Amino acid sequence: MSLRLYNTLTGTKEPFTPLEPGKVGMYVCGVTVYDYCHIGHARANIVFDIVYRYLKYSGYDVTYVRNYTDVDDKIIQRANERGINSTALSEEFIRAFDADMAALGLEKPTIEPKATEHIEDIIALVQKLIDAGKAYAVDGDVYFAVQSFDDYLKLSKRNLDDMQAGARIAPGEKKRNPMDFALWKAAKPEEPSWPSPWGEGRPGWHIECSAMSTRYLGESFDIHGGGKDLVFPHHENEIAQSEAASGKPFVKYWIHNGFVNVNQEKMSKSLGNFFTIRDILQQYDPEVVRFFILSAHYRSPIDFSDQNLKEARHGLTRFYEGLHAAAQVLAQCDIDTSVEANEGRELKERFQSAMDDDFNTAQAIGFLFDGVRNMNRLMSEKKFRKKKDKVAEVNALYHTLLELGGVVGIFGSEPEAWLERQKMAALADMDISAEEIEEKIAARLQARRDKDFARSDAIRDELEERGILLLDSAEGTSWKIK
RNA sequence: GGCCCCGUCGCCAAGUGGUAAGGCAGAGGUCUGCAAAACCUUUAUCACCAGUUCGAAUCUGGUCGGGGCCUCCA
Repeated sequence: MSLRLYNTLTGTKEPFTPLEPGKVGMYVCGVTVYDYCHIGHARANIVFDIVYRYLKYSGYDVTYVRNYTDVDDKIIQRANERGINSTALSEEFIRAFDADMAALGLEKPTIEPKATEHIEDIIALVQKLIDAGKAYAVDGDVYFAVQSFDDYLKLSKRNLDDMQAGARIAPGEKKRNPMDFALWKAAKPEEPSWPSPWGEGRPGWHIECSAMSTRYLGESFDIHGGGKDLVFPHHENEIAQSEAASGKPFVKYWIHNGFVNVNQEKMSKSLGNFFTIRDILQQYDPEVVRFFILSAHYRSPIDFSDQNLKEARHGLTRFYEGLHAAAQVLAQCDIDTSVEANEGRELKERFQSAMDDDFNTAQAIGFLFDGVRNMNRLMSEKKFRKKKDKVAEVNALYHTLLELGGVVGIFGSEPEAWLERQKMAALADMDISAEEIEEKIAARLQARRDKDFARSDAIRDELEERGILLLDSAEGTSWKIK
């Protein structure tokens, strides 16, 4: 089966056929850099990171472009509030964004252009639209005339008459139609600006994405993504600008990710339920955050809550414990690679069929859970190490799990180190130290040697009350957080 | 008001015409000096109503409930 994806433009799942066989051009709207990124940005970027990884895994040569919007009303306003220039502000938050994305384990896009470095492209595009009669200049502003573009609102499936009925022209704007939108804004005093045929000014919000995507991917390309909230007006306006200028279809597949809610409510600053990526990573491992996001389909809303994150951590722990056990056992076995192993191959096929179905990561993760259970089941069989065929299956499952996890950006850590890190992080919030636990373990070991099981159990019970579980094994006693 | 989405086991979450994946939590069991992990067994007819169909969680209509976009927003 080959990849199918849900296209916002047509409202259906479609087979994915790139414009040029074997190659994919993908543009994703990045962030406006005036503040730290929140969990919603994390989701959007992780979703498209997975799309990028999976397309590459499927054999496509992918050009992934994700922009920085570094000139904008909010940036100017924030810079003024802080008394610094807007370039300094945007550079600060570009660095912060890069650090956050790196911390979340995202791959770097092929190209990460900035709006301010493409002013010439933007001006050329605006001029082209004016020349074509699709846009008009008024006192240094330039507006796109929506009525000149018949397909306007085809993405968001709205009706222009209805929209106009409720639309208002803001004071200071000189639009012919309330729905017209700015391509170029005349500079106000103290604002960053560039010379243009219409006077000093700066680009409107939407035009930069049309200019930059065309610059790097051409006038028509395969995939354009972003959050659901960008469908209107941002992406609608991009289509209008680009198609009015080129006369060609702009984008073949539009992909939009769903929102993040916090404790069932929409996340917003006014509700005070706003979490930055930095806040979250203080508390949760980056892979846990990714695993959590993977656990739901990318178009569904997802509820960010402490309980859900803890469940995600539980789930990931199950994988890492299984991978750890398998690595240890396999290291002590003779692995006969000539023995045919079907489990790994079947797991891979199932995983791919889920991902091919509009990136159904929730289903794919379910299959990975099946894989780890099969692996554990085989390992728990009696005399497992002497059964060549079973060892070969476990070996295949182990490597397949690592490979497939890599496709969605999980299982990238060394299991023992990962488990240890989770343990120590949790211990930091408890009123017991690793040293104290080790002392108790030593005391219990002596009691066990003396066959004083009452005392041994008393130590176990005491630690358990304090949240520590002791684990006995042939190699000795270790511990974990209850 | 316009457009759109959702309502599946205690919780999270797949499934879009053939009779309900998976995870967490729960119960019982195997293993263990005791425990943990692991493994096995076990827990749903899909908000409600009416239709279409041999057959529907899945299609149509309606009701109730929740959410989003329509101004900046991932």
